[in-house]
Amino acid sequence: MDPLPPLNALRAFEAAARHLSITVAADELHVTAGAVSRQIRTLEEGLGVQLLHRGHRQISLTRAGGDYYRAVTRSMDGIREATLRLTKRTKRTQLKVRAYTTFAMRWLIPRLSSFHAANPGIEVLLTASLDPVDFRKEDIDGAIRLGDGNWSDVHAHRLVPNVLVPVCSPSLLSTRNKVKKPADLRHQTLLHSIARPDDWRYWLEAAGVDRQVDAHGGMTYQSSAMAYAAAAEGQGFAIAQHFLVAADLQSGVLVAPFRKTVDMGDFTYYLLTPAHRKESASMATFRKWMLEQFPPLEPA
DNA sequence: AAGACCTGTGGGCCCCGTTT
DNA sequence: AAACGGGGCCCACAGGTCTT
Repeated sequence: MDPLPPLNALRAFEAAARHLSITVAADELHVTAGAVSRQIRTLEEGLGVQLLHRGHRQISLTRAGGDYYRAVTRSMDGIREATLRLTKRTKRTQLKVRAYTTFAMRWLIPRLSSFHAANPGIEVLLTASLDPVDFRKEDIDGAIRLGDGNWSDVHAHRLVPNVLVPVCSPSLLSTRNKVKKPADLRHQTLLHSIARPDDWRYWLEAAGVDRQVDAHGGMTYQSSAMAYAAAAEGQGFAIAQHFLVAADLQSGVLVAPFRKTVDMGDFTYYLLTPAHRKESASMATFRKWMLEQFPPLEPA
C-alpha cells in the first residue's frame, strides 16, 4: 500500500490552506501556531515538496500546494461525511432548551431548520414555558428568558433589543376608524398577553398618553403570539416586540400605525446557560449560532 | 515617525508512549 | 529502567502593518 503522510500534519496543512493563515488554523485545531507551522514544515520535508509560500503576516499556496490542497480537501470531505453519517446514527447529542411560546413560535422554530442543517449531530429539544428556570434542579441545557441581565448562577448572553411597537391589521386603519395618533387608541381594543402585562403601559407612558388611554383595558391572551394573531385578524391593537413581528410587518399582515417605539434597554431576551457546570460542545455551538442570529447593532 | 500590534519561525524543553 | 522519538508548548525574535 502507498505510504500515507502523517495525518495530523495533513490536517494542519488543510486547515492552514483553507484559512490561508497559520494562526486561524491553529485556533481551529486548538494548538499553538508554532505547532501548526512545525507540522507543515515536517510534511513538506517528508514530501520533499514546498506547499506554502511564507510571506510576512501571510502565507500562500504554491502551485503544488494548491493542487495537493484540492486533492486533500476532497478526501477529507469524504472522511467528514462518513464520520457524520456514523455519528448521526450512533451519537446524536440532545440539547434541552426552554423558551417562551411566542419566541419559539415566531422566531426560533422558523430558524431551527438552518441550525439542524448546519449541525445534524445536535438535536434541539424545545419546550415552552413561562416558569423561571432552575438549572440545578431541572434537566435543561439552556433557556431563553426575559430579564435585566442580572441572574445569579447563570451565564447570561444578551440576544436582541426589546423594542415595543403597537401593531394592528391594515384593515383597522380604514378611514372610518380614525386612528391617527396614540391618544386615538382610547376608543380601540387593546390586546394583551398574560406574560407581558405591562408593555402597553410602558408604551403609553412613553407616548405621553397614559392618562387618556386605559393601559389595561381590552382583551387578554395567554401568549403574545395569540395577541399578534388576534391583531392580524383585526380584533384590535397589540403591543409587540419588534423583532417578533418584523416578518409580518414586512409582508403587510400587520402594520405599525405609530412611529413611537420604546426600547426596553437591558430588559430584554437573554440566552441563559448554567454557570455551575461546564458548557458542552453542543451547547457552545448552539450559543454561538444564537448570537450570530442577532448581530450587534451598528453604533448610531 | 514611532510605538504597538500581529503573525510566522525556530530553539529549547517537556511529556508521554514505544522500543530496547 | 533507560533510551528514543513524536508532538506540543513557551518564548524570543523578525519584520510588516496599523494606530496615534
